[in-house]
Amino acid sequence: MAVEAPAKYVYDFDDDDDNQPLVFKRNNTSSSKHNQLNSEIKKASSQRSDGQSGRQASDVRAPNGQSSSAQKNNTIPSSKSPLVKSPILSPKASTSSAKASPVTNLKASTSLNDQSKQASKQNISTAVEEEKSPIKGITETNSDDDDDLKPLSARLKGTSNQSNKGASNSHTDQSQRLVPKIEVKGSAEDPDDDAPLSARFNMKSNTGTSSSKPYDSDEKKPLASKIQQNGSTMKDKQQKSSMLPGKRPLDKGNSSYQSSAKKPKISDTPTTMKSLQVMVKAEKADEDDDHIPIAQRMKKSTPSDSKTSSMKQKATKVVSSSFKKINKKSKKELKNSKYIKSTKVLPSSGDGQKKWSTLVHNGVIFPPPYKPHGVKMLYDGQPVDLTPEQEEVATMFAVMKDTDYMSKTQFKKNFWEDWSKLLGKKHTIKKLDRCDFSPIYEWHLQEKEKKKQMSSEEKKALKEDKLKQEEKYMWAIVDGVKEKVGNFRVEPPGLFRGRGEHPKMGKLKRRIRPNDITINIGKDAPIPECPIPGERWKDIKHDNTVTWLAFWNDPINPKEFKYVFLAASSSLKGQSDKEKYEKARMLKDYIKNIRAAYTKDFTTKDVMKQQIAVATYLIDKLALRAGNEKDDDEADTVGCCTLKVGNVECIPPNKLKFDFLGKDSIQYVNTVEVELPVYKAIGRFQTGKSKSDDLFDKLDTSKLNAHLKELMPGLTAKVFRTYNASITLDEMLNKETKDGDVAEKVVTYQHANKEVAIICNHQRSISKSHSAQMSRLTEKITELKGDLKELKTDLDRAKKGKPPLKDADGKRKRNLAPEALEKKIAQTNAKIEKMERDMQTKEDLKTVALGTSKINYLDPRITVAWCKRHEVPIEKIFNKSLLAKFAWAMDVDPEFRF
DNA sequence: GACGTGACTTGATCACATATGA
DNA sequence: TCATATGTGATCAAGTCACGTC
Repeated sequence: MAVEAPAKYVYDFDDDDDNQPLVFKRNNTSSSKHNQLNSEIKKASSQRSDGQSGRQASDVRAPNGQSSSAQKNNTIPSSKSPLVKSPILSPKASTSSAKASPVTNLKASTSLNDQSKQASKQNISTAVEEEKSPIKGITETNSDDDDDLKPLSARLKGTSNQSNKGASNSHTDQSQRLVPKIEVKGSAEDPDDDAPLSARFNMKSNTGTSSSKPYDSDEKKPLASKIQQNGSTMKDKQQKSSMLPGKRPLDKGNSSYQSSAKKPKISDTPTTMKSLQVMVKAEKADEDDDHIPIAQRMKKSTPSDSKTSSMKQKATKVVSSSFKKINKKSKKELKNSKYIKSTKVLPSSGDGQKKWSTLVHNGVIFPPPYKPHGVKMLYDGQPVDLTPEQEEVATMFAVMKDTDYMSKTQFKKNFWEDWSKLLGKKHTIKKLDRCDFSPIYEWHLQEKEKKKQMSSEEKKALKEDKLKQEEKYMWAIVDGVKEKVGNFRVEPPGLFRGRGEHPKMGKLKRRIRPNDITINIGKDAPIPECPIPGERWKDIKHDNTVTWLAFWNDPINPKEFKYVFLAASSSLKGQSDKEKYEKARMLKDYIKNIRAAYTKDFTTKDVMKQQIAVATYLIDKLALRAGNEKDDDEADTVGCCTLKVGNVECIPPNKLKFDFLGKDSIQYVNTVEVELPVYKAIGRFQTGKSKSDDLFDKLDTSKLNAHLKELMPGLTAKVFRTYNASITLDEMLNKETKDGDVAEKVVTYQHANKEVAIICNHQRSISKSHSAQMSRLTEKITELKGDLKELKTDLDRAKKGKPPLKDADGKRKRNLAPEALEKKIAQTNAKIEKMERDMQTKEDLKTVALGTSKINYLDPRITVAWCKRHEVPIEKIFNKSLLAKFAWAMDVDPEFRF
C-alpha cells in the first residue's frame, strides 16, 4: 500500500499526560414497603374511575400482533403475525378491515363506559374522602382561601430558560432555546391546586420563533404551557474481577446448573420455539395448583373470547380479587390449551416478590467474531503490521474519525492506555500522535458505500438471514405466554462512548464471552445452549423474583451490570408501567397537603427540614431529578440533591437562575421566580460556602425519599416528574382541544406534548440539515407568495374580461375563468399556511424531543381517552411500538382523566 | 446511617426504513 | 427515479431507588 504523508488524520495526543419532628409524620409509615404501596395503589385505583383498574387489554391488539394481549389464547404465534388493528382505529383503517366503523366502536365504548361512569364518579369522591387527609399533623384548611396551599401559583412570576446541551452548544443555540416564562395567575381562588406548577404558570418562550403562535394568546394555559476475555492473557484477571457479586438469589444453594445433571447435552437443547413449547408443556404438567401462573389463574376468572364487552369491563374490576381466587378450573383450562395467554396484568411486582412461575428462553446471541480486513494503518508514514486483536481496536478508533470524541483529550488518552497494552511494549507504535488511521477509515467508508449500493434483493436476503439466526433468541415464554425479549443481542466490543466529560470515555469495551454471562431461567426449563462451541455460561440462576433473563458485568465498570430484559411490550413491563402511573395518580390526592406542608417548612428552624422542603419544592415545581451522589469515575452531573452552590444564582428580588449539567450532561438553564421564603432559604444555604460546595449539605436522596414516603406510601422524587408531566398533558388537552379536523387536534396534542418535554428538559441536538431545510421552506413560501400575487392580478384582469399577463418567461398563460382563479388562489393560500405552520413547528421543536415524555412520562390512558373523546385515530399519536407498549391502556374509559 | 450492590427505568442518539417531493 | 426528510427501532449510557451489610 502506498505510503501517504499523515497529513490529516494524525493525532497530537501526548501520552505523557498523564429541632422538631417532621410535620408530615404519619401514623403507620415505619415501613412503607412495596406491598403496602401496592395495596395502596390497588385500593386507590379500584376507587377511581378509570373503568379498567387492574384490567388487562382486552382483545385490543397492537398492530404488530405482538403485544401480549394479542397473543391471548394463542398457541405461540409466528413472529410474522398479521397486523391487527386496535379497536380505536382510524376510520380509514377500519373501513378496510372491519365491519364496524371506528366511530361505532368508539360510541359503543362510550356508552359502555357511560354505564360505569356514574358509579365511577361516586368511587372517586369516596376515594378522595378517604385519602384526603393523609398527612398527620396537617390540618385540612379551606384550600381556596389558604395561600399556603398555593405555593407558587398565586405568587410567582418569572422567566425560565432551558438551554441546550453541554459546553459544545453555542451560546446562540442557547439563546434560541424555548424559554418558558413563569407568571402569576391572579386568581385568589385556585381550583387547580392539584395541578402542577405549570398548570398555574405562564411559561413563554422569550424568543419570537419559539413560541407557537396559535397558543400564545391563551393566557390560561396549563402548567407547562406556562413554563475478553480477550485472549488468554486477560482471562484470569477478568474472571476474578467479574466474579458475581453477592446477589440475592432466591435459591442460593442451587446457583449453578452449569455442571449439574440437569444441563442437557447440546444436541438435546431445544433450539426452536417449537421445542420451547414442548418444554413448557412438560414443565406445566408437573406443576401443582400453586404453581400455576397467577396470570393463568386469572384467565379462568375472566370469560373466554366470546365474552361481551361489558363482561370484559366487569372482569377488569375484579382482577385484583381474582388474584386470590385460584381455582382448579384454571388448571384444567391450562392443560386444555397450549398457551393460554395471560391477562395483561401480572400478579406481583413488589421487590422480592414472585414475578413469574415458569420462564423459558434461548439465552442471548453474540456478535460475530472479528474478521480482520488487513488494511494497514500508518506510523510515521509507514504501514505497520497489526495482529487481528490490535487491528480490531485500531479500527474501532479509526471509524470514529468524524465524531466529537476525536477532539477530546480524555478519549484519546483512555484509548491509548488500553490499545498500547494490546500492542505491547516492544511494538513499533509508541505514540498515538504519530499514528495515521486514514487507510482504515477509507476502507470503512468504502465498506459503507458497498453496503449502500447493494440491491434491495441483496439487502432483503441479508435481513432475512439475520432474522433467521436471531429468531430463537427473540422470544421468551413467561408463564406459558410468548413474550418478546428486549435486548437479546450481547453488546459488541467497542470504545466506550461516555457522555459529556466522562472520565472513562475511549476505554476499550472488551468482547463479552459466554463465561461472562449469567442466565436466569425457570427451574425446569432447558438451559440454553451456549452458542459458542467449547464455551459455557458463567452461571445459571432460577430467580423468579427478578425479571432479567441474563446479565453480565459491564466491562467498563465491572461493579455494574448489563441486563437482558423482556421488551417494553411484555406483560411484566406493562404491569410495572401501569403501577408507575397509578402511583403518580395517587399523588394527585396528596399533593395539596404535601405542598402545604413543605411551604410551612420553608421557614422552620431545623435546617435539614428546610432543605427537604426547598428541595421538594424544586422537584415539584421544576420537575428536577432527585440527584444521587456520583463517583469520581462518572461524568460530573447533578440533580436536585447534588446541586452545587454555583449552580444556583439568586437574582433579587426573588428569582433563581439554575445552570447545571443534568442527566446525560444535558444542560439545564432556567430562571424562575420563586416564593420569597424559598429565595431566602437558598440564600441562607449558600452563605459561607464556596461555589463547589453542596447547596443542600444536609440532604441526600435517601433522606429525601424517606421523608417523601412519610407523606405518601411509595412516594419518591421521580414520581413528581411523572405526575407533573401527565397532569399537564391531561389539562392542556382538556382545555385546548377545539372542534376541528383531526390534523388540528393532532397539533393540539403535539403542543401539549411539547410543553411536557420542555418541563422535563428533554432536548435533542439540532439536526445538521435544519438550517438548510428552513431556508428551503422560506424559498418555497416566497415563491408561492409570488404566484399568489400573479394570480390576484390575473383575477382582477379576468373580472374585467382581460387576458392574463404573460409569465416570467414571457409565455402566454391559459385564460382561466375568475372562479377557477379564485379556486387556485384559495389552494395557494392553504399551501402557504400549511408551510408556514410546518416551519413554525419545525423551529419550535428543533431542540425539543417529544418522544421521551411520550414513552416514559405521559400516562397513555390520557392519550387513549382523549383520542376516543375526540375521534382521533390512536395511530396518529402512538406508533406501532407504543401501541404494543401501551396495550394495557387501550380499553380505558373515554372519560378517563389523570 | 453510610456504603455498596442489584434491579430496574429513563434518555439521547444513531442507523436504517419509509415517506415525500422534485 | 432519485434525493432528501422523517419516522422508527435499536442501542447502550446514565439515571433512580430498594435493600443488604457493616
